[in-house]
Amino acid sequence: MSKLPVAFALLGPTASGKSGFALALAAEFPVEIVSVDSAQVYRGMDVGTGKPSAAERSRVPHHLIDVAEPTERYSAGRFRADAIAAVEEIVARGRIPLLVGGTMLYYRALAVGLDELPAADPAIRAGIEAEARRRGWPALHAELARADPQAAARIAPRDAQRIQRALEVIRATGAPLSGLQRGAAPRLPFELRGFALIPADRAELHRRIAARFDAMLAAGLVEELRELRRRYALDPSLPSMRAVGYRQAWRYLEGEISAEELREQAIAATRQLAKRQLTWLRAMKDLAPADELRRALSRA
RNA sequence: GGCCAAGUAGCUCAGUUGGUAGAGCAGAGGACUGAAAAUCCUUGUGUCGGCGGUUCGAUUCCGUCCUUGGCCA
Repeated sequence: MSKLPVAFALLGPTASGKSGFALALAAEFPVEIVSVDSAQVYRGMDVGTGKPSAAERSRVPHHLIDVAEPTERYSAGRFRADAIAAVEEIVARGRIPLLVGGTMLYYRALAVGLDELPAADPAIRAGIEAEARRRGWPALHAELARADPQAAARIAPRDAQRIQRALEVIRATGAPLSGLQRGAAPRLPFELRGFALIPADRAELHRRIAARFDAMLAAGLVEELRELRRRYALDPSLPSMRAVGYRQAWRYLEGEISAEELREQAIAATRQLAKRQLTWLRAMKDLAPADELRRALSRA
């Protein structure tokens, strides 16, 4: 049995300083970065997603940034395939892959794998959406309980997104979702070692989040969105436009909220995002502390 | 200086015909299989501005003081 190449991953909540840390590591080790970020994949969304600068990207190769149009719907499935391809390319070049990001579902999709399920189907989703508007999500949840009691038991009656997905899978395949979810086996062509960057002080993280969003506003977040809306046929239900900051800036441009509300709501949404990311991190037991990453790289 | 209004949870406010109070937001914890920066679940004790009075009992009624707005001087 031959020894597999190793890919490292640095995971942390937003504004925790993981990008800076990764860049510092890239100055010491022959590393290429693979972004694990569901918002940085979209082209043109630069200011609000905290993408590395052009200078940083020319200094250290970054992958899976700017790989989709903001009108597209990127997905965990696409990420898994793209990330495996990126890691293999980096390894083939004789360099070390370092995955960096905070989209924990993407990391999980890579580390644990995804079961064989159909991709999203816009037509089916639209149909379910229309039904939900007429009958309400609890009614669709009840329908799901008849078709797939196991899935329904795990999904809350108001969890629109998961009810929709479960019904979508049933309509697309004729089989219940719970039967298709078998807990996926990874079989990655490399070994994945994850490290978690967990801020010691929540209040300090909150301060950094606020300061960072103010910097984004000063850097022209609102203007960036205005320009994106001019160039693309965007609508607020798109995943790209649901991203923190853009969602609130959209409402501001629509005149629904004030500039001050935009700032407050975006900062609060970022804090909530960071909290959810920390919940993932605490639940993922096989991650090592981030301060061990440098030593691990030096032995790689 | 006079008159009026308001002072209740971190914020915005509701309420108690007198028996020590509750919503939204924020915060906290959790879930998470192709939208995940998404979606959802759980979670509300705070000198009810201070001091006095009436009362068995005051956040609620009365007096007074303080603070903040507004109007009048």
